[in-house]
Amino acid sequence: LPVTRSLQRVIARLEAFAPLDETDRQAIMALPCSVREVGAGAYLVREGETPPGCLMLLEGFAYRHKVTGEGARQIIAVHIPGEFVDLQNAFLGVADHNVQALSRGTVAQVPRAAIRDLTDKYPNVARAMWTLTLIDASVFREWVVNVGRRSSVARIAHLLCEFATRLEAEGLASEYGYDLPMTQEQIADATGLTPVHVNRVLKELGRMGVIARDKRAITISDWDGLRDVGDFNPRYLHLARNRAAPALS
Amino acid sequence: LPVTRSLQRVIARLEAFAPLDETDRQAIMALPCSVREVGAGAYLVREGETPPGCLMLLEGFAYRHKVTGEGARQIIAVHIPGEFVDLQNAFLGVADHNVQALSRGTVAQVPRAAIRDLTDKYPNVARAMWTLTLIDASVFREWVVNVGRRSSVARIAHLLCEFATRLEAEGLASEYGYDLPMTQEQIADATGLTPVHVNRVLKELGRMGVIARDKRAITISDWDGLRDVGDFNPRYLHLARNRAAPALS
DNA sequence: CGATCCTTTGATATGTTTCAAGCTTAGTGG
DNA sequence: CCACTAAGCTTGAAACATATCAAAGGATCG
Repeated sequence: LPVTRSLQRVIARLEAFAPLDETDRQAIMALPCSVREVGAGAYLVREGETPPGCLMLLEGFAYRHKVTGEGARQIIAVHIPGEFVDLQNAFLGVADHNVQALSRGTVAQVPRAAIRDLTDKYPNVARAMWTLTLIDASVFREWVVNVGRRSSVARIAHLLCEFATRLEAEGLASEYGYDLPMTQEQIADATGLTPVHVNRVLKELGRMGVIARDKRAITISDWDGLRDVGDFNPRYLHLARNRAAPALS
Repeated sequence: LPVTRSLQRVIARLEAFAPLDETDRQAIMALPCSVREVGAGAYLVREGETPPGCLMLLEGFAYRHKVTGEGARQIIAVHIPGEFVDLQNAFLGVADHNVQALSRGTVAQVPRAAIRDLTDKYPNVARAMWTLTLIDASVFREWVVNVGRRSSVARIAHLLCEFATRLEAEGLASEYGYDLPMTQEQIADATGLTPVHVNRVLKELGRMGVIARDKRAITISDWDGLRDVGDFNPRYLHLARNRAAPALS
């Protein structure tokens, strides 16, 4: 079953941050979860609602966003397969932002109570999951900096570096290139820019020779260059040491 | 001892999110911590270093920030007395951002190992602390939106609303007004603007009649107006229900 | 194979920054 | 308590990065 394989990826990710023993692992595998397919653009969580549980993203991409009173959208995070998208829903009540599928995919929903029981009984698991949420928070902090203090070119370069590094760490990107599952409008909403300007910046990055594009596929032609342009330092991702380090950098 | 009183404030904050029993409370009170005074501007944590423990802010204000390669500073969060400033240091290694005292104050440092032991043995405490870090993350998300998608006037109004609400919830602000412990340059770094523009926006907010200023003291003359200008909805603060609700809104 | 969504391009508008200088406040030592 | 100094605040004028508006050209998917 693909669910089991995906769960193992989730467990591997957890183990990277806190040692788990066999009972911990079995408890996670025994987690009740309802799996479902979602189409591109499907809402997984809506701001203001109280979600029934936490979501694990098994296949496909998802993003979190908020909409201002003026109707402007800001994307806050993009999630890749194997990540918990909404662990906070086990402990916070009303959702403070939306989660939407970026592409077609598969998600597993775990009831709130199951997560609470698990983390009450298995401190190692609690610690690992807590650490995951702390890393999420670290990424949010970097995004505040990116959107608040970097030029448009740096912002987009930084975003591309982050994806490359995270995808590579999960073995989801072939060397130095990947298929970016976002439209230019979504890149704009993630960087606090307009779609038109994103288009010009992507062209500019091409002209600079640090990336090459073919439709949605991005090839990083000069990693060091892109990293410098984007002022990218992977420290904030807190990549675990006991996993294969990304070949990048 | 003022430390005991401050610790009780911290415990009260924790209890708002997960029920604690007497043994939980005693375990927290028994936490080994070294208290020290800090002057305005003192570094509490430096990016790149591995802090020896977690910090509780007993008195005074503190802020987290990062500096880009270009030398621009972005403030990511401001902390008020009674808050844990760096719970993440118990589980993450190298600090990914700086923490600096905003004003003169007092901090208590708890060794990493003590926090780990505490949370391993007392699941209620772990859940409460975890929840606190999830709320921190929610605030970061709102800051991404604020800096990414709101006009300069709205950004600053939003910041002022957030402080008013948080200070009021902790009983630290007199009705509708407070002493903002930030310079205009720091407000600029928190909102992704320049100090010059912050000055103009503050004047504009005064002209609009939503705030009045006397040196650093801010009086909110029209809460509903400021809230509307700042597109402020306190949901993201996840204020606990079992505490005195803020009189605001 | 049509319809819709996405990308690209150009011209113009604007919010915010930059630079520069004078002014006020708060803190410090004589 | 005053004088001095540094830090922070205020103001104006000019520059610039990014937004807005508009329209044409591609890609993708049922």
